[in-house]
Amino acid sequence: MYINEHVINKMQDTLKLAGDATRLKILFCLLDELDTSSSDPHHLIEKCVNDIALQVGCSQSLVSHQLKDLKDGDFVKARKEGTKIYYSLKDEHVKQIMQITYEHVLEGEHHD
Amino acid sequence: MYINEHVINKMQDTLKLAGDATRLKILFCLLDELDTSSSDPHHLIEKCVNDIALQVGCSQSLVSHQLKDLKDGDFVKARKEGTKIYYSLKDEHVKQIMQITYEHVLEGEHHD
DNA sequence: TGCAAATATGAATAGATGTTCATATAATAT
DNA sequence: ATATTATATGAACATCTATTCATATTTGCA
Repeated sequence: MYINEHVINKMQDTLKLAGDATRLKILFCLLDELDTSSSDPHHLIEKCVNDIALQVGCSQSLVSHQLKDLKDGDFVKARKEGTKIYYSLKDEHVKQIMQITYEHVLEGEHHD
Repeated sequence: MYINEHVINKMQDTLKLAGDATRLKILFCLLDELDTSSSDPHHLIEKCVNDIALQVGCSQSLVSHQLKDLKDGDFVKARKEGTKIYYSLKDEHVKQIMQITYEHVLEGEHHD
């Protein structure tokens, strides 16, 4: 790892992006963890804005705002189809960050 | 991963904690990456508050504040010795989160 | 006891961030 | 064209957060 100010700032942006409950819910909503219909570990879950809003339980506007940020931060990608826009997780890094953070949180629970 | 509101909030706290430039600098400062004196991959780097403040380039007060948060979030641990208090990274999760975030940032650079 | 060194703490503040609301844009169908 | 559906956007606001400053606490030592 070669660390300079620029890299630090980018890492700050990335982690700050992940560090929000609403955005985490959106990301989990796009995670394929619970999808048993496919045995492909890289199976892609795509959901449109309204469906995400419904599942996450917050307004369309908020989800749209957050998806924009998540897209700018390379956490999700978008695919347009008619009037709908389908979002999905962009790469494995996102899943890995969620996974490790989850483990860290679980471990913390044991010592409370 | 079993996700509920409580876990989401804990993950938010954890990632928010990591998502700050000053705290990242402190964590990198405690990372043993550059230490070639030991071949043990789990070699522990310990530094006291003042040394961290000097290396990171910010005030003692700020570093102390941030170290408290990092300690509460299980990112670092502390060991008292005389008047000094030596801090070090707490576990592998922290390093992993930093590593993956770093990779994510690097990958993003390629597409700019 | 008094002094110095190291660290912690609390209050204050400027700036960042999440959310809402109203509205705009884009695509489709009638 | 008009209406409808889906999504995006900008402004406004309340809340949160990082940092600074001044001060307190703790430990070791003369």
